[in-house]
Formats: sequence, C-alpha cells, structure tokens
Amino acid sequence: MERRVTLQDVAERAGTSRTTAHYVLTGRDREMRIGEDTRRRVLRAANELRYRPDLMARGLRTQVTRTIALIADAVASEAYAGDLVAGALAATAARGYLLFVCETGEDAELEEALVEELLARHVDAFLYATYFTRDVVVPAALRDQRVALLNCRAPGLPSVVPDEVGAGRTAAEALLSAGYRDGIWLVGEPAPHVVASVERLRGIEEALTAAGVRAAGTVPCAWWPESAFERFGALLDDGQEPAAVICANDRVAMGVYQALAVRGRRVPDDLAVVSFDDSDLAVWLHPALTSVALPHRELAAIAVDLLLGEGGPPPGEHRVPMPLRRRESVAVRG
Amino acid sequence: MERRVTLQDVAERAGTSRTTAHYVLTGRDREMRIGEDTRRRVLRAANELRYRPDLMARGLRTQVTRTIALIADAVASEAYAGDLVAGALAATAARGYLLFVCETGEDAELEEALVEELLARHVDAFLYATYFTRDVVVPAALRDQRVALLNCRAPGLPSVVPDEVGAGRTAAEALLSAGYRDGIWLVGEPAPHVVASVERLRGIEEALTAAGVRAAGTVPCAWWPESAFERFGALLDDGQEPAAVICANDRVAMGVYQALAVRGRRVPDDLAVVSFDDSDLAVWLHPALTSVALPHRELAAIAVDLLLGEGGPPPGEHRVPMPLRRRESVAVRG
DNA sequence: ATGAAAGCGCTAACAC
DNA sequence: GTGTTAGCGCTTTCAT
Repeated sequence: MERRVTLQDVAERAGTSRTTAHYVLTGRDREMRIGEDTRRRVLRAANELRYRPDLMARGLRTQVTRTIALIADAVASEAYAGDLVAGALAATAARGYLLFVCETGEDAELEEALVEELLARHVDAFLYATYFTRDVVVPAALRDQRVALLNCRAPGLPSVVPDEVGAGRTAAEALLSAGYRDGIWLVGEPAPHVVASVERLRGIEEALTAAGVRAAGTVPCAWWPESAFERFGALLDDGQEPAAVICANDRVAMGVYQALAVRGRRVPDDLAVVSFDDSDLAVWLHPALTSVALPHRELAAIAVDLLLGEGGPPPGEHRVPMPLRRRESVAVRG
Repeated sequence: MERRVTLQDVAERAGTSRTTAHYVLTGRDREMRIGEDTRRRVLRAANELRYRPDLMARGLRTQVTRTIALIADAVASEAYAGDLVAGALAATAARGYLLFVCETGEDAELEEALVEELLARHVDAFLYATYFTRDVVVPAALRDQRVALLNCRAPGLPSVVPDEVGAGRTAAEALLSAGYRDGIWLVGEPAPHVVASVERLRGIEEALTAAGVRAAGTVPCAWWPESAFERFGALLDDGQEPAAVICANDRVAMGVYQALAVRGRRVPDDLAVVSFDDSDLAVWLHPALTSVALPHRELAAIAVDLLLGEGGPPPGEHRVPMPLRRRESVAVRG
C-alpha cells in the first residue's frame, strides 16, 4: 500500500503550487482566472496520479464532512425498519452524503454517547428514527443540531410521519365503496399509546360516520397472527356473521385468513378483508390482501430532503399519505 | 453553537502543556511518569469543559478512524438483509467502531466509486455483504484492503457463509428421526446457480442416502407462496399422497400450508413440513413451522470478529452452522 | 494569475 | 516529568 497521493504531488507534477492545483481541482478556476494550460496540466497530473482528495483532511479544515447519522431504535425488527434504513440510504446517497447507521435499542445513555461520538466526527446532520410511529424525547445534545425525526415526533422538532388518520379513512372507504355497510368488524385491540392504533381508529370512525354506518364490533386480539387466529375464530364459532373486517395490520389479517381457512370460509366471497402496512405478507397471503401501505422509503426520502434542504428542515410535523394497495381480498358487493 | 473545546483549552485550564494533557487523557500517563496532581488537574479540567477529542483531527494524524464500511448489494430486500445489517452494527458497536452503511444494487461502477469515497474517508476495514449467499467479484480497490465477505464468497478472500449442506442434512434428519421414510417430497425448484439450493439439496441427499431412503419426488415451483400453492396443490389433486415435505424456504412452506388448508388437510397430522430460513413467517404460520435457521446476525458477528481480530481476517471460507428450530409442523410418526 | 504561509485539532519524537 | 515542535493534507487569506 503506497503512500496516498496528495495535492502537493499533483502540484509538483503539474509544475505549479498547491493553491493553483486546489482551485482547478475544486472547479473554482474561473473565479481565479487561472490559465487554460495550467488548468490542463493540473487536471492531467491529477488524473495520471489518480489523485483523490483526503476527505478527512478536508473535513478538518472546512468542518463539513458530507456525512449524516441515522440513529434508530432498531434497524431490523419486524421487517419494517429495514425499509426506513434503505430509504434513508438511497436518499442520502443521491445527495452525495455517506450515512453512519446506529442502533440504540431505546437506551437513552447509549444514545447520548452515540451523539457525542458522532459530533466528535463532525457529522453534518442527524436523522432520528423509530421503527414504529411514536412520540420520543431526543437526546439533549441533539437539540441544537440539524436534525429531522423520521417516523416519530417531538415537540418543536421537524418530523415526518405517516398519515394514519387518512389511512383509517382509506381503509373504511375501501369497504364502503365496495358496498359494505353492515357487519364491518374491527380486528385488533385498540392500543391507546400507539399512534397507529389511535389514529387509524379515528380515521375509520370518521369515514364510517360520514357514511352513516357503525362498526359491528371489535375483536380485541393482540396484533399477531396467533392471537387473531384464536379470537377471530372464537367470534366465528360464536355464530357471528361478519361481512367484512378491517385488520390492525397484515399479521392480524394473516390470523384472520387462518381462522377462516380452518372453517372452510373464503376470502373475499364470505368475508372482505382490508388491512394496514402492506408488508410482504400482503402479497404472500392467498388471496392477496388489500392493504393501506406504510410508505417507509418515502418517509425516509422526505425526511432526508427536509434535513438537507436549504435552511434546514422546517419545524413541525409532515404527514405522508398512506396509499391503498388494492388486491383480491375485497369483492364488490352485489 | 460555541467553539469546540480543544486540547489546548484543557491544558490551559489545567495549567500545563498540550502534551501532558494529551498523555493523561489518553491514559498513557503512567508510561510518562506524570505527577499525580497534574493528572488530577487535567482530568478535572477536561471534565469541567466537557472536552471531547476531535476524532477527525485525530484520524488525520493517526490514519486510523475506528470506522468500518458495510457495502451491501441490498439492505432491506426480502426482510433478510436487515438482520445482516443489524448484526454487523451490533458487533462493530461492541468494539467501539462506527459503521458506514452503503447499498450498491449490484452496480459495479457505483461500488468502485463508493470504495474510493470510503477510502478517502480512511475507513479502517470493509465488510462486503450480499443478501443471499453467492459468489462475487469484489471491486479491485478492495483487494489490498482489510476486508471480510459476509454471506458471499470470492477466491482468496476471507468469507463467512452459512453451512447450507449441513442445513440440508439437518432438515432431512428432522424428518427421518421423526419416523418418516417414504413419501418425502421436496418442494421448490432446484436453482443451479443459487448456492443455497445446490447445497441444501446435497445435504438432503446425503442424509437420505445414509438412511437408505429416496425422496419421492420434487415439486418444481418458484420459491414463493403463490407458486408453491399452485404446484403443490396440483400434486395433491393428482392423487399423490405425500407424507412429508422439505420446502426450499419458509415462503414455499406458506404456499404449501395454503394448498393444504383449501383442501381441508392438516399439518402436521396429514403432512409433516420442514423448511429453511426460520424467518418471521415460521412462527406466524399455523401451526408454527419447523425450520432450519439462517443465522444472519451470527454470520455478521463472526465476520466482524474476523475482520477486526488480531492480524486481520484469516483467508478462506468460514461456515456457520444453521440450527434447527423445532416447532409444530412435524409430528412423530407412530 | 500564481504562490507563500497560516492553521483546522490532534499526536509523537525529541529536548530539557 | 513537562514542554517545544513538526507535521497529517487540506483550504484560504493575502501578497505579488
């Protein structure tokens, strides 16, 4: 591994000074009125030597590094967080930034330490992310940094979150517009501290009420297949005749499918199903599931745009629409 | 945002020189025989000023940055890659390194450019990862760097991959030891260019042959639920009576479950199912699926250990065992 | 138009 | 035991 080639080397080979070489290599030669052929010599020398500026040295001098930090509570849980990371990655790369990724497991001390470390490395900005939407309190050291919250919220800080109320409306309307009015059940227990739960419910109520419809009831299962399988199965065995269900998420829908399958009932003819998240499951289920998508990549892209945009991110909450992915789990009613 | 506090500031407040401050703050005061009370003063000053060394400046001087780069073809696809990233993250963090994460989408030019960029930032080492196991050709610039391949292989380079042959054996033995001999079908078409396919098949053959058993046949479906649903369903409708299946992966198993459910057949009583990957699906399926796990986090942890270990990673392939996760999809035969 | 020189904050050889 | 000094490679002000 030979010594790095430095600006000095380029300047020497071009028979000029570092300053001159510097200006032509950073493309500011026009403003310095550097001679066309000096310019040529520098460019050629740089090429021949395969000169690459030392970004650490540059960073030390300029105090800007073109790096940003993503601080997330989890990067892989639930198969969701991955898309957040991927989205952030793509968006930062597109702007020529490199991304430090950190995972905190919600450990506040670790968070503080990480922020210190990242500050010591002069990252230009911070993305603070959570794998499910919630309110957070960010480390104090972050408060006077350039920061955007991704999929979470804190008073006074710029944040990007999915429009869960709209999603609730969308889900209900998918059923209403297909002709369902009576026998619409909600599956998945309400969770008062989970933003997604509260807001989806609100959206659903809104849309239903606006159509003069009331939900037939709620199946209070955990947001997992097994629990949904059992509780929704029990509902069926009770002799209830749901016409349609709105599931808390795709995993719940999976449990509903299983409960139906065991009893020989069919989606969508015996029961219409809509859900939230649009995870991989939605297309794996049979028949494929109509689901309101959580646009993780887009959330991340927007957060990065805000973060790196002129003048820094405008404070306040940015709500990103959750689009409906129509598939085969809702039949139009006669 | 006030000026950073520098070593100079600490030294001044402690009434000593930068050198002295430096040695005590880096814990090398013993070797320099620095006065106990000088030591105290320096420590106190640093504390009071909340001194944090500028890691960029240090890096420029020492040429080591305690950063490493993860270059992956994909960081979120298929809900697998996330665990690779999370594993690498945890392992590097545990050693006090920060991780740059990059995604290439298999674009070779982008890869070259990224490596240049990372080199310009003086990352100490590289992790080169793929989201499914395969042979790769790494960018030329990486060849003389400290590098470990994660979930992929290239001649002459250190790599960490899952032991898929062993996994094949494990899957077959799970069935054999439960008393299955006849009517064992393989579900999922062989893919000659996919390491997992070739090696799992080899392991399965080995174990079966050793027990004097032959597979009843192969259902050549794509490795997705829908395809498995159709092709395996067709097998059932053909009047075949499989006793057990080894699925190419959990998604295929999902398709098999669906085909069974529609026909009123039960797992595990009518059919035993084993699979590979042990993804989230395995526990979501009903009944829960016995699957041979792809230990992504462990692969990553081992790769990081090799990479950062004394003397750098030993070249050659490191095979990591794939453990069987026994659940309810295999019943012991009478 | 080009170059000399100072300095970003840290480390380490060397002198006292 | 402690301090002086010379860089790491780059950017930028200021002379020329």
